[in-house]
Amino acid sequence: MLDDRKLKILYAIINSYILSAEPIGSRTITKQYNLGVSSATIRNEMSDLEDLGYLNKPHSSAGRIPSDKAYRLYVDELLKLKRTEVNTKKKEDIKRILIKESREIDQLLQNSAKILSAVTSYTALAISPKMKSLKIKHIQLVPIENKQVLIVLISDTGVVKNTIFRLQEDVSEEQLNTLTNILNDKLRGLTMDQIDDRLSSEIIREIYDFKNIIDNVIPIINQSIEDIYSVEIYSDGITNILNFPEYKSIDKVKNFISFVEDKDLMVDLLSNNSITQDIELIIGSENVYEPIKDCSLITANYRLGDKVIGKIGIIGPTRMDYQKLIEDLYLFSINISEIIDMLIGKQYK
Amino acid sequence: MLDDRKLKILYAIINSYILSAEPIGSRTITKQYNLGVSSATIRNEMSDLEDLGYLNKPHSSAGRIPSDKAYRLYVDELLKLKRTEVNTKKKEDIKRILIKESREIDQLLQNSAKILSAVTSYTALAISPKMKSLKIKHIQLVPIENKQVLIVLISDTGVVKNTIFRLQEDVSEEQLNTLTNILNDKLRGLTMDQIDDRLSSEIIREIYDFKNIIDNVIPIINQSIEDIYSVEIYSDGITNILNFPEYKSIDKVKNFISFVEDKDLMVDLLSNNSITQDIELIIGSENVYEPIKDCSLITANYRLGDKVIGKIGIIGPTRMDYQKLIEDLYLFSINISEIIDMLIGKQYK
DNA sequence: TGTTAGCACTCGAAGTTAGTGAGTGCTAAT
DNA sequence: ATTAGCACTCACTAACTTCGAGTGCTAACA
Repeated sequence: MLDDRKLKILYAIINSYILSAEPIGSRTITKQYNLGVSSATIRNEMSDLEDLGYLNKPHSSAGRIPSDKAYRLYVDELLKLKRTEVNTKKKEDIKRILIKESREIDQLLQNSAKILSAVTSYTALAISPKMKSLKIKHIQLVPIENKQVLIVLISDTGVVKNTIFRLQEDVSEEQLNTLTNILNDKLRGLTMDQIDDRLSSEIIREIYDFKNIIDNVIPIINQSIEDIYSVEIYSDGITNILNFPEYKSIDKVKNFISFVEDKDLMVDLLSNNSITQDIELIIGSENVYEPIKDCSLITANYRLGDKVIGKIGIIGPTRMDYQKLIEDLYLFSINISEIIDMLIGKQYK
Repeated sequence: MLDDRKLKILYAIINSYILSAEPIGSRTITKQYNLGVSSATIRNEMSDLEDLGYLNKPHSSAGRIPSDKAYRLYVDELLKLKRTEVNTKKKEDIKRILIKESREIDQLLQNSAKILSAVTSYTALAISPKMKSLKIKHIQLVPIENKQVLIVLISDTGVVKNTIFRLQEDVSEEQLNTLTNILNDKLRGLTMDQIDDRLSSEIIREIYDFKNIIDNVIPIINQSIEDIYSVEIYSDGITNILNFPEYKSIDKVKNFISFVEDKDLMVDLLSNNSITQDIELIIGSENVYEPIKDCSLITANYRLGDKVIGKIGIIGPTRMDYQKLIEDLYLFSINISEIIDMLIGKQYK
């Protein structure tokens, strides 16, 4: 373990480097932090910290920069602190802005990414909620004029999807009702996942009577479920990356932006839900993906009720103000959860 | 007017510059194009072309580059040619890819931007269709379980919007039907635009009987209409800009990306519908917006039936292969129109 | 009169060199 | 164990040089 002085020096270097983006020399530390020892001593300690893997030198006559291991140490310490006091005013301020133009969940997330990137000056990410573990409470087929039929999928959290389609032939309202009942018998209480399996086999066998319309309904339900599966990625503030001195080479910029614009990668990045922790950090080389091995990713879960259904996050050079950013992200995640609750509650519950 | 030789030289310079991105010297022209005159003559002609405003010199001892005026001349000539033969195979190839994952119009446009940017290596843009000039054929209120009501707005092109909301109190199906009739009486045949006005005044006065639910319904309809108004911008291939030698300075990149990511600006850029022409070009300094005064924008309209409802486009440095790009864009616009017709036809008509 | 060869001149790009200064690491003294 | 002192390192910058593609002018030519 690191002794107290080494830790103080390491933290001093981290803090200075976060601000300046320049390698930190021993004299800088002695001048800015009153540690009561000379620069020569600091130099010795820094040399030790380098041997231990907490510091790196860009070249032999430069100052030191913190390694990913150093950030990890620093951040783990931060995460141990309980987030007891939330800055209520700031939280409510953000909430007010978020609510303003968010009538639907996708708007909310788009909006959140926008505000989050503005607040943090980092690139912000969000992933749309995963609804597929929701249980179906009710399926309803509703006739509309002229052979058009509406299918509504309702879960205990409210309406999750409605689609309108057109039948080939006329069907009586009575027939639709019977079909509605059959579908509900078979599917109620199942998750979207399970419905997917069930639809193709069991049901079709049992309702030959409705063959003429079931051929239409099944694909539509399938399609609706597919839409529920489908995830959306919202990002904002990509240009923020260009303000960091780390990104002055076009090649790095290209790699970064290409990466963030790749939906599949983003989905993967924001999907591995460890539900145990609400804030997660991946620091530099801990990243699986090459293009962001010198970036850190901070993510926070948002919830529907007590169920984690999605994530928001920010990404940027490892040299970041973890303390402030973790707090910001925490505020956003709480706000998003609360607003989702409100939106679904207001409209459907 | 330019005589034939000047024109040939100018086109030669444009073509060479489009390929090389380097200022073109007189010797390059004599070597690559067999014009039957020496480089000295070319030099004299180039000097004239410069005086006429068709060529620029980056500095006194460099070759020439085409001015925006030159591109305008070149492009206007291109646009005069009729697009008689469309490359049918290419069109169908693209169509097949576009259809594949486009079950809804927004997916189609997102997809189009993606493929368009891949095909052209430029940044591709698309704007969602403007539906607000559509006429309402029918409004329907449908009761769903548990105080929830569905509102469907149907135009002659099909369903344009459906929303589910929840009432404070129980309302009988009969009441809903009556209300449906009243709403249809008042609103049928109006455009979305007009409905917006009508809703707030006339209607409310006439249906005091339904005060308890009308207070809910009006805002929902308003909201639905607002959603129909709301435009979406789809962009893809932003990183393509980084491959152009014109964009090797981070500042330029930042300006460009910030510009393209600004939704309001993009809406403005893609909104001024001149319905007379299907392909439009804005070249370099013709652009109103500072950040893209050295870019060209090519846009093409897409239609629903014979009505122009939106645009797709590409944007990049003025030095572009206008001929190929105009053709590509034209193919896409035709395909998009056809697929929209199919989508709306299949699902609703 | 239009075209061309010849040549001096221009100017950015790329390469070279020298100087600067922040920073390290070692040694010897405290 | 700490520190002052000092030689050494090395990226960065600025000034200078070289190089070459390209122009524009002049004078000769068809």
